[in-house]
Amino acid sequence: MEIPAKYDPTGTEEKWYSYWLNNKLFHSEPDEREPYTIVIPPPNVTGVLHMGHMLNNTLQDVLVRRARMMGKNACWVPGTDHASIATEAKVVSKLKAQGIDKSDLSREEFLEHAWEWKEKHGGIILEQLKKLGASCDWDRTKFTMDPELSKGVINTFVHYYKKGLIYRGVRMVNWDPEGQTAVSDEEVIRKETKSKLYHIRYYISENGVPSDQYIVVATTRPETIMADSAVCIHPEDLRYSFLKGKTILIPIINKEIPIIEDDYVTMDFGTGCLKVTPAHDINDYEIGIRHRLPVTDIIDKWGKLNEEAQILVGVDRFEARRKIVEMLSDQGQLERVEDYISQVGYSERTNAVIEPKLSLQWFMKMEEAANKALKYVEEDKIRLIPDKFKNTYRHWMENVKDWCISRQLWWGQRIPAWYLPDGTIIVAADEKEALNEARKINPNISFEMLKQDSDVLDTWFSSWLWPISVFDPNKPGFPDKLPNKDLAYYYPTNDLITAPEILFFWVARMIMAGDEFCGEIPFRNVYLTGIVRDKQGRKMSKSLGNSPDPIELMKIYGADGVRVGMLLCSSAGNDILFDESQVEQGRNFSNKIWNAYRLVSGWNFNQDIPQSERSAAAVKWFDNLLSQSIETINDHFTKFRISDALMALYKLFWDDFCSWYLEIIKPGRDEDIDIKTYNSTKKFFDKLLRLLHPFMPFITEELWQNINQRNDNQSIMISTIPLSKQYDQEYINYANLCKEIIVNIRNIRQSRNISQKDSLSIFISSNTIPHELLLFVIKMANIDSISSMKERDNRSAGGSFMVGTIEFFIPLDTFVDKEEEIKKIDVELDRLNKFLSAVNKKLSNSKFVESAPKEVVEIEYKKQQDANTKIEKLTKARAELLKQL
RNA sequence: GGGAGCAUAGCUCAGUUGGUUUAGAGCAUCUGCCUUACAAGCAGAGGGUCGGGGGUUCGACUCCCUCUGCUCCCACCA
Repeated sequence: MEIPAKYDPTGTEEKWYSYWLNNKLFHSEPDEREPYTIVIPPPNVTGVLHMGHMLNNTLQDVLVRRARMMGKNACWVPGTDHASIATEAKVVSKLKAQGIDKSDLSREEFLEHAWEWKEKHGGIILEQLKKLGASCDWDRTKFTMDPELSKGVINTFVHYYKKGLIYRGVRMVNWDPEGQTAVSDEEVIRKETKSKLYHIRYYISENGVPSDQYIVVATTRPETIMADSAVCIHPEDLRYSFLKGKTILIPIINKEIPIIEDDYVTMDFGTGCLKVTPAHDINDYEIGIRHRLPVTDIIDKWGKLNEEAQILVGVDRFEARRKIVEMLSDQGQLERVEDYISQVGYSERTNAVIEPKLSLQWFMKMEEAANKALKYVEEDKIRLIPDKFKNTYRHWMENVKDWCISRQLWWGQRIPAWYLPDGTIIVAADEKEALNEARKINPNISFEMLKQDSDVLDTWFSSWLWPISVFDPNKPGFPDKLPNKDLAYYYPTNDLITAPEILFFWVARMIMAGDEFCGEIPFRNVYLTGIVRDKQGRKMSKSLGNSPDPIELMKIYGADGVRVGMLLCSSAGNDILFDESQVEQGRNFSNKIWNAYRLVSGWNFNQDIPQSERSAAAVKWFDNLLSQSIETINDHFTKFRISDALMALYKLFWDDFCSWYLEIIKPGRDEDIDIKTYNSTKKFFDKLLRLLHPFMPFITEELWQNINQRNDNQSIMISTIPLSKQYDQEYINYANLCKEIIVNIRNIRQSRNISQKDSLSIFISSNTIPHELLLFVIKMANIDSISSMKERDNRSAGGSFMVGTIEFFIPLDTFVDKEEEIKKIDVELDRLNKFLSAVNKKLSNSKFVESAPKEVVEIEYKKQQDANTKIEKLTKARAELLKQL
């Protein structure tokens, strides 16, 4: 049957993926083998696959598939994250589009919509991962809001609360008026934003009435002046010493506030007078505490001014800013306005400008946990790859702040705290237990009197349990409880593949939770991938529209092609500049493999043909080379140099196997191949496919199934990865030498326009090269005879070259331009002489000879000797050419 | 403002405790080929004062200092 000349992944990928699924080849159960475990960084449940996921999950799949083929019990646990704020925002806007406002719904009604949305969109990204070939154990798919996982989150909260590490307090938080929730520091993105610095006159008060004296205060937020509690000057600022002890009036509302002194103020910034607004600025809040200032909160949770503001009540903060500026200007109290660039915080999820806001939140003390989590990394119990991230990690862990874990949302695990009518807080795993606890205080408490906290927990408060809870959701919260069978077997996991952005959000906190509940690290290696950028180095984003759709790419280039394309340009920790031509390269590689198969599968073997000496040598050479390459590849893997491992394989297959080995053993047209070479070749092909399988699962399965008749239930993915044997380095070196000879001859052919079809003869100055390897030269360079240099007629014209110190000569009577030849030799001689004199200089330096290691000096002597030999030979050749002129 | 990192071929990157004849690879480029597996291919070639300067050393892409140019992280001078 005719095999098409181009590999077409359509159909193939679908076929083998369902074959693997049907045979349950991704599924893992604890057994006596060594486990190899990866838990997926759970993508947002409502997310769609982007290029970052592609890279990340391809890497995981390579590692898992390889581990599986190395005989380990490999388990890759997939799942999704409920992503509270992102998902809630999506649901809210979807409802809005339907004309439903979130505030019109009860909590229960809203959650119903949210779950409905989750059921509809939740599986998309996991289905997309299947297209990529991800060998996840889908039977173990988890969701961070699965009932039993949520239970674990609640138990964790109760555990830390009882330990005294979780508390409730009023703090300045980052308020997202759009998302209507507090967000953590890590979820705030600071961006340089053009704003204005308004210089405003504050009149000094004389018994509550403005005097004619004023000072100027600079602010970017004039709309907050009504919340001012003081104006602050530096204690040593002589310009303002006359103000000490006086009071001053807030413009427009004429509220009297004190002048205070604090060295927080920078004298040479702005005017040196700072308005202090404790409710709306974190620094001002701290100054407020130091000076016991009253707190006036004038902005509500919608970002609008409230009654406290006295004026512009109900107006949005930005609108209010414009209006206040107008009013100040009308009253002549606006001195001037400067353009100013400041760092403004935006919500990562909703992109709304973050409002610093005082509110009652739940916090977790982090210091002790951070110290422990730092130690694991410092002591290399957990390896970060690349290890430059250790510094960043340390810096963060040493400066950790308490974690604000409450969110004013509905989508998520509701905080298990109940309030009694008198305000007493009861924290318990569920309502029933809370009631029991409450009745210990007051036996008359009824269900109706308990009011549960309305907030939910930060998403990371559930995902930090992920490596534990996917196996044993009942474990979090109970350090002393014995792990279940799965957890005992799979935990700690081996490798975590994730993005550096969430090193602190997620990785560090998983280490903390792992330590707390399992007394152990959650993973041994953390491989941090780079950010996928476009050709111009811009981060890929939906809004820029510069991110290709991975599914479309896979349709065009095949999943294997896309995988290879991504991996080839991704060294750990470096950003990858994505370019479709890389994927094209991956596709071309698939095609190369396909065609190699086409060639080999078309051969007819013949039992009666003996194996030629040349083919035997080729088999011996490639067998050795294969072992050497496997060793190299293994080494790359231990160092997580995945792209290097792939490149080594790419070259082994394309260059060594296809361009050299197959060409050397290839039978002539209409000729059969001997059975020995045929079988060895199939064995090599088989091994190469197995080595390639973790990178290119689909095409390798397709070909592997065909290269030998396979039984049902067999699959390359559960075959074993080829191992390296002892190999003969010298033999490989001699083969390389022969390749060089061939390249030189081809070069001579090309530069002189000699067709490959015209055979040539060659003279060699050495007989050290194994005879059977020279047979490669005969075939690949179309040589009809090889003779010793001694037999050469010195008057004959031709081309000469050197490989190492061995001299070669090809008689070419008519074609040679002798002057050109002499010129070439002169160039080479010049280079050699310069080189030699550098070596000589080194060797005549007694300090070098004395202090350098013996081997290094010996190398220099060898260089000297070789250079001398070459110069001698070239000089001789030059003289002969001259004679012939 | 603090911290970390990077700078090697046109592009993306290797270069492992300083020494291996001329600093490597892939892609791209150029030249010649429809050679009966593959033009998504074959064969060959060119291309780098290792960002600038200084220092340590017998010897520096590699270690130190400095300058320049980028990147990232942390930090709310109103």
